[in-house]
Amino acid sequence: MDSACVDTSLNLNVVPRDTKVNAAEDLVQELHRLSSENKKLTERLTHMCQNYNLLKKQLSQVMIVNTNNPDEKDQTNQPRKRKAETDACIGNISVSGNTECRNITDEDSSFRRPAAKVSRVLLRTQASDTGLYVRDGYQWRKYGQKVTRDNPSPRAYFRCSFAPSCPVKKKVQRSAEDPTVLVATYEGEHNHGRDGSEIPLLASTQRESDGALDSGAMAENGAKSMQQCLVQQMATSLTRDPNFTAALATAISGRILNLASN
DNA sequence: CGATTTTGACCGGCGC
DNA sequence: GCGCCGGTCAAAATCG
Repeated sequence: MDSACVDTSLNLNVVPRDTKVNAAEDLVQELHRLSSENKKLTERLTHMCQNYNLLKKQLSQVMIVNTNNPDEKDQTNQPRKRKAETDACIGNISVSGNTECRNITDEDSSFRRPAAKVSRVLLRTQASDTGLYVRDGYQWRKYGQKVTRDNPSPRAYFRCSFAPSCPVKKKVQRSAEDPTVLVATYEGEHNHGRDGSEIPLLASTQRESDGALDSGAMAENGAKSMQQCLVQQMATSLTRDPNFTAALATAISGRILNLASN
């Protein structure tokens, strides 16, 4: 990340004390300048947040694909791989650089089934959570569960029950490598909207790892202002470099406080 | 009592 | 052709 693109120095000593006539005007100009820089910083933070989340998604995707890739497993224990499954893995790899890192399609493959959009979503859960339920805003009806060969945890099969004619199916299974990660595979596309009664996907379970706001973190930063705490957590989500994190948080929160006090 | 989940049986594709 | 295995069915159990 190029943190040097934005000047974070305050430079508040530009108002000459012996020219009171221009003092107010200069203060207004300075305020405008700070507002402009603050806006730039906000935009930059937003952009970096997007890039960070994108990279994180792609990394998770590659890890799961490697887990499922038969070539990287002990072939003596798993000599057979069904054709459709093998093709699916190849498909995943071929799109691992996709900017969305989901909506992995198999439309070009020669499956016996009609072409259907396939997407895979990873979901981190708490270690104590052993369920196979992913809240994604749709209503699902479970119609089967099976223990597969390559994974000790069972795979659950769901159909969309919100609309009777909806062809979408969902498979949910815990990752063999990391049981705290749920892998949800969606097949097909919904022909209706969400009912809106449930929390959007990943909203609750990924919050911790993303460094989003929570009451515990707020309490830990009791000596800081609300702005500092907010910015600190935003910066922490962008980089693991503590020096850059602290510098960025201090610079931005200082500007916010200056603007507020002016 | 209707909706949903559970779970064993069954089906069909695929590899040998 | 046979056996393995993932996906689906459907009856029983459970839930609200």
